[in-house]
Amino acid sequence: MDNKKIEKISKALSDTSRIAILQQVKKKHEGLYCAEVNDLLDLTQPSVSHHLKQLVEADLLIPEKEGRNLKYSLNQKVLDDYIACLSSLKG
Amino acid sequence: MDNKKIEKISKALSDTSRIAILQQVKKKHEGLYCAEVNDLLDLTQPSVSHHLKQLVEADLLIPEKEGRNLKYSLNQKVLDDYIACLSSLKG
DNA sequence: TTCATTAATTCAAATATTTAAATGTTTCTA
DNA sequence: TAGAAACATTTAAATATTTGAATTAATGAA
Repeated sequence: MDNKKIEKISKALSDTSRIAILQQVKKKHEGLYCAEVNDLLDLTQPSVSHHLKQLVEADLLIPEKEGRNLKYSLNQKVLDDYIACLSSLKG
Repeated sequence: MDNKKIEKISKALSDTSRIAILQQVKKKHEGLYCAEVNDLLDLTQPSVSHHLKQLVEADLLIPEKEGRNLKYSLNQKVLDDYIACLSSLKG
């Protein structure tokens, strides 16, 4: 994982709304729907869409189409890789 | 560690210059001086100062005065706490 | 096919970040 | 004390991000 990628993931994580989204994704480990984020957090629909996009583009969330719904789940591997990079910063 | 703190640390990590600074800090585990950052990375002095400030304000770096120099070292505990928070996002 | 639902996109406004040039502060040394 | 060195701060310009309103696109159901 290069520095550009670390930057991208960090940027995706640098917003309390997106952190909250990830926490909700954890709770519902079958996968979280876009509309659920809308209900659970106090955000408008376009704003939710924008945040989800950032998380997907950072590869932290995996989108999956289910009819007209979209189910998001955590990309554990990418999170693990990111954590490994941060760990390697330690002495 | 609350979401605001996670946001702050993530933001500090969301810049390739700052990631590079942390990587240099790791290499020189006795502590890195401001002027060294200036030499190692292609940044102007005020820019280095700005980036270091962000890292210090996120508690990732610990500044230590040494005469007219400033020595920076990694705050391992904060990095560990941050990593623990990210790990807890996993199922 | 038509309507309703889900979610993405576009646009604009407000805000935040990055960067360098100029300047200021602190501390060491002669 | 005067000058130099190391670093911080201020300011301004360019750029990026966040957010919501309005709109569009895609899918499912009647």
